[in-house]
Amino acid sequence: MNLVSEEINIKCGNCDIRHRAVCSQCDTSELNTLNTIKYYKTIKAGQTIAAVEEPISFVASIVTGIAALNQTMEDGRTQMVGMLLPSDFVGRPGRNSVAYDIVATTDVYMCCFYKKPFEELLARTPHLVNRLLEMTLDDLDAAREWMLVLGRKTAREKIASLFAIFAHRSAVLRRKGAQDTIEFDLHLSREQMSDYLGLTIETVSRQISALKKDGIILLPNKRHVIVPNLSVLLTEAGDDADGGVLV
Amino acid sequence: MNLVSEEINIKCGNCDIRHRAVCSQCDTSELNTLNTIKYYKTIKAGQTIAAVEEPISFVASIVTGIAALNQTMEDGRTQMVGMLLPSDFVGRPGRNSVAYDIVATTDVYMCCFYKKPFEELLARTPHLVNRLLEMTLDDLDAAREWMLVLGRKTAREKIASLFAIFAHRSAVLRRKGAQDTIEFDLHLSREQMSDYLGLTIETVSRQISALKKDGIILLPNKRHVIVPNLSVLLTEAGDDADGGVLV
DNA sequence: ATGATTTTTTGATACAGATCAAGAACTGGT
DNA sequence: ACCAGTTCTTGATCTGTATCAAAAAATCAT
Repeated sequence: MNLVSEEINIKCGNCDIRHRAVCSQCDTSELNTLNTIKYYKTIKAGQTIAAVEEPISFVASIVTGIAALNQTMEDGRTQMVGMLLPSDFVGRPGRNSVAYDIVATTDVYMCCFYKKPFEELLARTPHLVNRLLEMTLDDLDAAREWMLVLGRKTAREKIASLFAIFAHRSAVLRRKGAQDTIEFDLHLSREQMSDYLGLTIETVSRQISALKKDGIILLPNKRHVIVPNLSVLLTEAGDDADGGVLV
Repeated sequence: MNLVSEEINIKCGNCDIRHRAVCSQCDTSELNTLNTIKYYKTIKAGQTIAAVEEPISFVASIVTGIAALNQTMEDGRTQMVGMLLPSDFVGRPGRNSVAYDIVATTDVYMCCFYKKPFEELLARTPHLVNRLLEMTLDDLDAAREWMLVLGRKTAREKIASLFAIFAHRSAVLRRKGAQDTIEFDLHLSREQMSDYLGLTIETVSRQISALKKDGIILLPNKRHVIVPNLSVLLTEAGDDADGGVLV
C-alpha cells in the first residue's frame, strides 16, 4: 500500500512540467489523490482535443506538444485565440464545455484528470484554486497582449511578434539574454501562423521572406529559425527591446 | 457595536451591483470585514485610475461608470484591451501593478479595498478566490471573443459587433429578446471606439453612417442608438443570430 | 527513387481601410 | 446667444494586405 503510493508519487514527481503545472504546489497526499483520477492520453497532430458545444469529461495538463484554441466563423474565417504549451491547463473548472475548439498542432501528450473528482478536490483544496487563478490571470495577460498585435500591428510586426514569443521561450529554456543568438523550431505551419496573426498565408510567407532578406532572421529550412540578435527582432515587433514578451 | 455593523451591512447589502460583484457570495461577517477596509472614490472622465509600472495600493469594484484598459505602443498607437463595467473587478490579487493603463471613460464611482488586507481576507476565504476565478474566466472569454473581432472581422462587422455588445447589455437590463427594438446610449467617443476596434476614427464614422443608411440602426443623435431588429444587427456582426455575444 | 499531393513562395492585380484635408456639428464658457 | 475649441463627418487619394494565379519546394506513398 505504502509502496504503491510511493511509486505513483515518484512518477508524478518526476514529471518534467510539474514545477509549472496546476499541481506545482500540491503535497504528497494531494498528488496521490490526483494519481487516482488521472490518465495519460496522446492526440495526433491535427486531431481535435475538444470542440465547442460538446461536453468535456476531463481537465488536463499538456505534458508535451502544442495545441491551439481556435474560433471559427460560419464562413470559415478562423482565428487562433490561444496556444497551449507544456504545463498549460486545458478546460475550465465549473464549466461543462470549452469555449473554443482545441486542436492538436503537433502530437500532444497530456495528463488528464476526470472532471468531477478534480472539481471535488478543488473544492477542498484552496491553494489549487489559487494556482488556477494565477494561471488564468497569465492567460488573460497573454490574450490582451495579443489583442494589441491583432488590432494595431502591421504584418511585419505581427510576424516579428510571433517569432519573439518563440525566441523568448527558447531563450528561457537555454538561459540566454537579448544579445545572444537564439534559434528555435517553428512548429506551426504558415496557415496556422496566419490564423494566429489574422493574416493570409501569402502575407505570412512574404513577410518571413522579407525578414530573412533584411537579415533579421536566418532560415536554414522552412521550419527552423535563427535570430542573430534578439533586440533587433523585438524592435521589428514594435516592442521596446526587453519588455512586453508574452507566454 | 451591533448597530454599527448592522448599518454598514445594510449599506453594502443595498449596493446595486453586489449580486454580480466580487463580494456576491460573502456572508455578513465577511461583508463586515470588507466594510472596514473599503472606501469609495470618484474618478472624472478622462482621468487615469491606474497606470502600468505604477504600484497600486487597492483593488476595487466598479459601482457606476465605464473604464477602459488601454495598451499603448511607443509611437502612440493604442489598443483598448478591455472595458470595465459596473460590478467588474479592478486589479489583480497577488500582483503589484496593473498590466495596462486603466482610464475612466465616463465618470467612475468605485468601491475600493486596501490591497493588503483584501489579500489577507482572500487567503482565508476560499469562495472569494473562486469568485475571482469565475470573473477572470469570463474576462478571458471576452478577450478571446474580441480577438476574433480584431483579427478577422471587417470594419462594418467590427462596428456591428461593438453595438451588439451594448445592445445585449441593454436587452438584459430590460429583458428583451432578439426580435425587439433595443436602444442604448453610446458612452464611447468615436476615438475610443476606434481604439477598441483597431480602426481609425474616420472608418468608425463612415461605417456608423453606412449602418444608419442601410437601416440597421437609427441614430437620433450622435450618442444614442436604436436597433430596430437585433438579429439583423447580429447578422451584420458576422455572428449567428443568437450566439456569441460578449460581456 | 518516382510521381502525386500538399505546402510554400512569388507575381499581378484589386480593394478595404488608412491618410490627408476640409467642413459641419456639437460642447462648454462667458 | 455667441464664440472658441473639440468631435464628428465626408471627400479624395494612397497604401498595405487580400485575392487570384501559377510555379517551386517539400512531403508522402508506392
